[in-house]
Amino acid sequence: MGSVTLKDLAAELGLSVTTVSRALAGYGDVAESTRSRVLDAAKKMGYFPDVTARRLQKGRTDTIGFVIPTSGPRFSDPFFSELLAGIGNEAARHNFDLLVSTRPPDTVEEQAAYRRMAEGRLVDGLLVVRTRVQDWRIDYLSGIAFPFVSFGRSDLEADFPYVDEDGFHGFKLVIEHLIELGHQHIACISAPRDLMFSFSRAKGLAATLEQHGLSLPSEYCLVGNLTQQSGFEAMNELLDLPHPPTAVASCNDLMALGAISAAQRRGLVVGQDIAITGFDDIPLAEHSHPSLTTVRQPVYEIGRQICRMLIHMILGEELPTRHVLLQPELIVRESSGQSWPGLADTGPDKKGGELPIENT
Amino acid sequence: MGSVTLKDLAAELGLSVTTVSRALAGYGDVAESTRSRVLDAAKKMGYFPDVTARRLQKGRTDTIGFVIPTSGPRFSDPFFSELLAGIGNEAARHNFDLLVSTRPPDTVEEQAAYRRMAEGRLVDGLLVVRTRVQDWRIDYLSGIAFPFVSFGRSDLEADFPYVDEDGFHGFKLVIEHLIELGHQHIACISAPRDLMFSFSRAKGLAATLEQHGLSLPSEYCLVGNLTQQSGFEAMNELLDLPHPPTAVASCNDLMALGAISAAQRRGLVVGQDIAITGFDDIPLAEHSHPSLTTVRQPVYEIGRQICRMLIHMILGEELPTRHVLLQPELIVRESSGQSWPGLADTGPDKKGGELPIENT
DNA sequence: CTTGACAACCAAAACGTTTTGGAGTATAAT
DNA sequence: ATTATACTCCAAAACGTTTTGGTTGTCAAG
Repeated sequence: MGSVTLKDLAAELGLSVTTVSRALAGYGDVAESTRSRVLDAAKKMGYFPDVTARRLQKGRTDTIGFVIPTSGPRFSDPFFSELLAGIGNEAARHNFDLLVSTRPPDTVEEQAAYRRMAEGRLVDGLLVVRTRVQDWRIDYLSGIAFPFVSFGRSDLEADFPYVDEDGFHGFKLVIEHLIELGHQHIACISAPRDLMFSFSRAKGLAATLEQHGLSLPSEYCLVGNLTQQSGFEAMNELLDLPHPPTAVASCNDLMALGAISAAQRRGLVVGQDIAITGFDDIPLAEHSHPSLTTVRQPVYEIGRQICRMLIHMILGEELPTRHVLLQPELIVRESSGQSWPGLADTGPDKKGGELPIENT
Repeated sequence: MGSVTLKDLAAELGLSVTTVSRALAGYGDVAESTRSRVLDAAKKMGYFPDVTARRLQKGRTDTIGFVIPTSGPRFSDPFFSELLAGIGNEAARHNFDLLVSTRPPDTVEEQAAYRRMAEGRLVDGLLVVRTRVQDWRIDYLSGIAFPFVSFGRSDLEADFPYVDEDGFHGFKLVIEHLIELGHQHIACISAPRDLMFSFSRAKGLAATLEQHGLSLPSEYCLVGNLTQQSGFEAMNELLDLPHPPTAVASCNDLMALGAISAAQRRGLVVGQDIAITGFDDIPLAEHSHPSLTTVRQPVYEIGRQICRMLIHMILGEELPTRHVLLQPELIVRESSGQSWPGLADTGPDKKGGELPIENT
C-alpha cells in the first residue's frame, strides 16, 4: 500500500536514492550530518526496507526451507514441534527466515514443494528430515547441487552433510537393559520399513538379541506408523498371542505410550507385569505413569545443529564436521521395571534400588 | 548460479523476453507454434521462474506468516503441531507459502518478527494465535491495517476477524459434568492469566459453580504454564492440602495428563479416587490411561479455517462471517469416572454403565 | 486501393533495492 | 600554483519478472 520507499525518502530529503541507501546501510562515505537526517526522516516517515526487493538484488533470500512430512490430517508428533522449535530458534539467531511446508511423504505434492523451494530460489538451503530408504530427496538435491543438511543418513551413495543418532547403539542399550532385567521374550513395535532410522534400530535389536543367544519370532515383530494409536493396536495384538512377550521395545515414545495404555486397559501393571520401552524421550515420557524408560535423543539440539550447519554452508563457510553421529543415552525410568519376580535370572542388579526419577 | 532465466530462453529462441513470458503464462497473443517451441525449450533448458522476481513485480508474496509463541527451549505442544498442520495444508491447497517464526511471547524478538513480516512485506497476511490480554499484536496490526486473522478474541476494542472457541461454555460443560457426578469440591488448574482463553474458561468455571451454589476456595485455584510438568506440580500442591479436592478441572490436556501422573504416583486411582478433566482433546487424550475426559476443540480444523479466512481476505474477497465462535463438545472418558461411592448424591446416572470409549 | 480488424510479436517501464564507477569539492601536501 | 587525498555525493546498471502500450504484417471487407 502506501509503503514508503527509498525513492520517497530521497525525494523528501533532496538526496539520491544511492545516498539514502548507503546512509541507512552505514557506509562510511556519507556525512554524519546527512546520515542522521536520513535516519530521522526514515523513522518519521516509517520507512521499512522491502525484503523482496533486497532479495532480488542480493541474490540471497536468507531463508531456509523445511518440508515437514505429515502423515494423516490429525498430525501431532511432539518430535516435530521440538525439532521445529530448535530449527526456528537457531534460524532466528542468525537472522534467517524459515519457510515451512507440510506435505505427505513421498507424494507429488512433496516433490513440488521441494522443487519450488530449491529451483524457484525461494530458499538458500533446505533441511531434510526423517530420511527414507532410497530417498529421492537426497538424490534430487545432490543432483542439482542444492545446499541441504539432513537429519538421518541415507542408503544412497551420495555424500552429504547430516546429523544422525546411532540408532543401532540406542536399541542395543535398550535391549541389553531388558535382557539384564531377565527378559527372554522381547517383542518390538518398529517403525515403517522405509524409514532409515527404522533400519538401524531394527539391526541393533537383532544383533543384540543374537549376541545374547535370543531369537526374535516373527510374531513378536510388529510394525506401527509411529502414532500412539498404532502402538495401542500393536500391543493388543501382542497380548493376544498364545505366548505374549514379557517386554516390548517400541521404536518411538508415542507408540510406547499407546502400548502402555493398551496393557493397562487389560489390567496389567506396566513395569511389573510387563516391561515397555520407548525411544526419543519426548517431554511426555518423563511425566507419564509409569514414567517411560526410553533412549534420549536431543531433538531440540539436533534441530539447532542441522540448522546451524546449513547456515554455515550457505554462508560459504567450511563445516568442521560434515557427518555427526550422536550417541544416545539410555534413560531408565519406571516402565521397564527393576525387579522381575517370576522371570528367570533376576539376580542382584546394580541398577536396583531407587529409581532415577528426576521430578521436582 | 547457473539458473536459466527468461532472458536466456529468449536469446536461445530468438524471441523477446516478453513473448517468452507470455507464452509461458498462457496468453492468447502468442502463436500456438511459438508457444510449444517455448515450452519445449523451457523444459529442455530446465527453466524455473524466480519466485522472488515475480513477487517484486506483482507486489504480492502469496505467503502467509505465522509466529509461534514458544515458551521454553524444549517447547513441545501437540496443540501447535496440529494447528500448524491445519494451517500448512490449507495454505498448500491455495498455493500459498507459509513463513514460520518461533518467538517467546511478549518479547522484543516477537515484535521484531511481526514487524519484519508485515512492514518488510515478507507476507501478505498474518495469523495470530493464542491472543493475550491487551495484546499488542492486535493493536499493532489493526493500526497499520495489515490483514490478519486470529485464533482467539481480544479485550481490545478493535474489530478484526477471528475464530474462537466458546471457552465459557466449554468449562460450563465440564463443571456441570463433574457436579452431576456428585462433586462438591472442585479445583482448577488454570492457564496464565494473561491469555485470553484462560479468562473465558475461568469465568465459565466461576459462573457454573456459583449457579450451583458452590464456591471456589482460593487454594483450589492454581495457575500452571500449560506444560505437563506444571500440571504435575499443581496436582501435588492440591493433594497436599488439608482438604484436597475430589475433582480437578485443568485448562488444557497437557496439564491434565501431568495431574493424572501426579495423582497416580501417590497411589490414587484416577476416575475413582479423584476425577481429572482436561481441555483440547489432543490425540494423546484418547489413549492415555485412564483416557481423559476433556472438551473437544477441533484444532486442526481451526487451523484450516483461520488460514482460509486470511487467504480470502488477501484475495480481496468478502468474508461471509468475520467472527466465528465454535461450540465445544464434552468428551466423557474414564478420567472423570462415573460412579462415586463416598460422595453425596450419587444417584442414578444416565451416563452410567459402559463407558463411551471409542477405540478399535 | 484504402480501411479495419486481427494475429503475432516486442521495447521499455516498472517493482525497490544494492552496487559500480565515477564526479565534484574541499583541504592538505608539494 | 599544482597535485594529491579525502570526503561527500550521485547516475546508472543490475537482479528477473510482468505489464503497458505499442508496431508490424496479413487478410478480408469496403
